[in-house]
Amino acid sequence: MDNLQEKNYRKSKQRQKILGILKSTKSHPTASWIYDKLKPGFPSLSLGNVYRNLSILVEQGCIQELKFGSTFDRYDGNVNPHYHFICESCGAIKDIEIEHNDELNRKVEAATNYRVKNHRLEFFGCCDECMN
Amino acid sequence: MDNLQEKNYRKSKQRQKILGILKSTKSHPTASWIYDKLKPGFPSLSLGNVYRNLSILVEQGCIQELKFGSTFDRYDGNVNPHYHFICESCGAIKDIEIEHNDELNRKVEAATNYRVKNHRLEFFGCCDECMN
DNA sequence: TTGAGTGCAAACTATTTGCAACTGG
DNA sequence: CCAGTTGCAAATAGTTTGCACTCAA
Repeated sequence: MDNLQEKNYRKSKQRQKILGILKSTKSHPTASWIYDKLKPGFPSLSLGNVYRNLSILVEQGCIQELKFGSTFDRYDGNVNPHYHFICESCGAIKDIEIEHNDELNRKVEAATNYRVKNHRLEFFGCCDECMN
Repeated sequence: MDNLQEKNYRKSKQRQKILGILKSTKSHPTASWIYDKLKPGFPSLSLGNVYRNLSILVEQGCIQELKFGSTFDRYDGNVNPHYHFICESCGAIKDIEIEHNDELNRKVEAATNYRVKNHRLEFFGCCDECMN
């Protein structure tokens, strides 16, 4: 997961602009939204490079990626609300046996003016089989 | 999001097998894992059809899809742990201002034998702008 | 000078779709 | 019969990568 040798990053206009736009918005943009925003003032910018820089920024800990643990969609035969644990080492997804807390939805409704229908809670870490 | 006219679903061997395998496993399979499992005993099966049936099963409420709200990866300039709300109507992702509860990680560790490093909590519903 | 960064296009991965044939009710 | 379902292959969508050129330190 971690690289052994540190990368010696430089400063690039592209990466700085991408970071800038991410730090200045409270939206949670996609790569191509960022590309579309920057392209007019930076016509040589390429989408592939936006992706490249986003992953460097994630690696540097400057930004966060909001994706599910796996690149594949996963399906669950259990339709009861329940929580999941995702092992960052082997990728396994396991059900978690703690009670589903519906009050959380009300709590968020109280803190916002959104209508909250449900929630999803995922834990990340290392499963028993990968531990050592 | 919802179709106006109900679909009149039939019973198909393919769909029943897919549902059967999902109900019988506690893993959280991908489409192609299901395909690989069924293919030997069902050589005419096609991957595209597995996808088709999975989405029908989700529509029928028989199974659950474990994907992030959007098909795009999203990036967040805020690296502090915080929770998100996803509007199912317009797709907006908003930060939620309730305190991050680190105790949850301990709670899950107590209930399992996994090492829990962090968690992600997402709420789904309808945002103020889409409400009416 | 040199290795990190870039644009471009091609490659790749996961998923969806058009179509003609098939099938269950 | 007829609409739902199928396999197949082609199309799509998002992301990654190889390459030769460029630029920052």
